[in-house]
Amino acid sequence: MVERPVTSAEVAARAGVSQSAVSRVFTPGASASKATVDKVRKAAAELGYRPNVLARAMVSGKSRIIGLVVAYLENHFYPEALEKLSNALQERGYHVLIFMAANTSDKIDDVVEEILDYQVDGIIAASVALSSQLSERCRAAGIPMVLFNRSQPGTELSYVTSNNRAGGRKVAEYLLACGHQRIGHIAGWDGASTQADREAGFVARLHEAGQDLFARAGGDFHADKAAQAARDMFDKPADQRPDAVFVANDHMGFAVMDVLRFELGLSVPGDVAVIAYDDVPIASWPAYDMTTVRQPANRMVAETVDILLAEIEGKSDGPRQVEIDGPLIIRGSTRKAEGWNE
Amino acid sequence: MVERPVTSAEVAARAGVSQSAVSRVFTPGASASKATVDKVRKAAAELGYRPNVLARAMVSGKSRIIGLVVAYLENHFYPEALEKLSNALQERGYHVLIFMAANTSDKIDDVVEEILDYQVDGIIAASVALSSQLSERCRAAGIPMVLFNRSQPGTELSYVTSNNRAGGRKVAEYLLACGHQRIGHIAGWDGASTQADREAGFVARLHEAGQDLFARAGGDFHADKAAQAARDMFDKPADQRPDAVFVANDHMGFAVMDVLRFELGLSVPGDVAVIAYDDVPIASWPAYDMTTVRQPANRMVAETVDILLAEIEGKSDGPRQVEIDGPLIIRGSTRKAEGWNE
DNA sequence: ATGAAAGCGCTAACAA
DNA sequence: TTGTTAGCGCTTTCAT
Repeated sequence: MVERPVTSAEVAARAGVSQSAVSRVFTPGASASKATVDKVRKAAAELGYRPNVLARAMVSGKSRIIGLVVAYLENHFYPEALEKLSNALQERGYHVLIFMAANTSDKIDDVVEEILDYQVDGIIAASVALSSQLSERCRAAGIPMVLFNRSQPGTELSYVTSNNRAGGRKVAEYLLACGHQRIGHIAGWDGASTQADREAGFVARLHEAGQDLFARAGGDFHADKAAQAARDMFDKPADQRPDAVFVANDHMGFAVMDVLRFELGLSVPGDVAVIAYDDVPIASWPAYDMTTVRQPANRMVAETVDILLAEIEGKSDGPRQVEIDGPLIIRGSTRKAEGWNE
Repeated sequence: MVERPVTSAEVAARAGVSQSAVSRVFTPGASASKATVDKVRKAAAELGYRPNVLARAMVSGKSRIIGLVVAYLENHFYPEALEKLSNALQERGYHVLIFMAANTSDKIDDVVEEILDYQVDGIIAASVALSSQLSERCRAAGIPMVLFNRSQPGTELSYVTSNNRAGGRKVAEYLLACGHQRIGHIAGWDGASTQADREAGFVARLHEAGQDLFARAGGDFHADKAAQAARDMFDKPADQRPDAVFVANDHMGFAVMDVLRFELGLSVPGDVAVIAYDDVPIASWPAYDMTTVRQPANRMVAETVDILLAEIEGKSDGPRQVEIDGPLIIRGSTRKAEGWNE
């Protein structure tokens, strides 16, 4: 036997009050006498009544649903972020409707249209690029949006990232302090702001020291492509390959270390030092023990949620763009730098 | 300037038809003349109209939202499954509303109540245990539910798992074929059906060979606890520790291998062979190269979605319980078995 | 503080 | 095939 959900009208009948009284009892800001509250709560409990979120959303215009766009979960930074985001939003009475989207602009646009169909209260776009029409459409629709782990130059969008430029600088700083002379870079996807910023900071610092990139290859943020890039860059005589490499994220970094050690038989950090970016949990596992720049996921998530909910609740005074500094975590995949102190 | 969403009434006015005509044009099964369809589509396109999913859900009773309960994403099997589930559902016009829930029965119950508030069309519960009241409540509410990667003995719930008992047997079979004499087990969470089944199959096969577990410790499916279990089990003279260990999942398996190799200085598989369960991508990385039983995520996801949507669309004839066989993937963390052929 | 009444945007009978 | 009508379950004026 399948039973219909209990409605507020049924609760009202049993409690001997009007249906609007029931609504008030279940609406945080509303006023009702203690007597009414008691009667209604009792009747509701007896009947197992729970307000229908969708009906509430229809009339109030607030669905308490946040649309989350995410490209892929293979890079372990994202599951971690997703878990934290979801928990943080849950604590504040929201829930996450997930949309997987290949990171191509037309796909993303389609997906955001779909999100809008659900009357979400806000959107978090994790590591995807949006067309300017799209962000305009969301703005016009009055749906707040925050970019997570991507900035969008030249727009008024709110975003939260780590300070990727500073992070890139730290990497260069450390490799220089270690005395490296032939420094390579395995890049992520060139369309990503994170890539551009990390590399810009990295190269700028090298230039300040009178060095230039010794080698560069693209890994597209994919492990397989990064592995191939590592083969191309390192399957050479010692003096023709880098003695240190900055890989644009940990996910690629692991693949690169695997190629260096297990395919090419190179020693890390003996023959080549490796630094990556993110500090996902695996980076600290002894099998990799990889030096990396930490992206402070907890703080990034907290900021993202704060900004989004402030905008949703009308407590915001315009877009906020936050870049959070993360430390360089020095581990065994790099040599010790003389006199280095952090 | 924030503009209100376009309604079907506005489209109707512009197209010179009734509001229900607009509705019909956007409702797959409904009938409308070509002329009407054209007029409506044109007007809709000009206005940028898109149906309000929530309003549709209210009256039709179908939200096209699937509630997904998941305990944690740290074990890389889950992000992978989540990504595939979400993609598969998206392709069929559904979306996933995510609920993180600590795997304690009261937490889960609360969370499922919340899910019900959203009038979801169905629920997928990944690796969590449900109270029988709860599953009864969902059944009574007419909300189909499928358990993913957990079975629930003694209930009528649909579920999809790998064949964990057979998997456990395969592990024992292989370790016996390798000639191991002191076989240990690092278990997951004893409340999990997967744990119980894997261990049952494993131990049964050992018994058939006249062996018993040489050692057993609990890791609770957590990496840290598994690492501690490994220390307790292996920090001993050679003849007092296992020469092979079956770890209940990959996530713990990596931690165990790290302890064995990097803390205790043991050789894998020289001193001790390691087999785990899941075959997440990392298991094939050369830094671990871990023998493991594959859980066929693609097929598990496909089955889960098929079962759930069949129940939602009323094409189901009762609960279905599917256990999918997965192969033992032999890698370098175990010795070669004499004359073994798969 | 409370009830009556008016919708939110849509689908699904029901007539025509 | 089409328009008219009646809600889905709720929040929110507006009176009282």
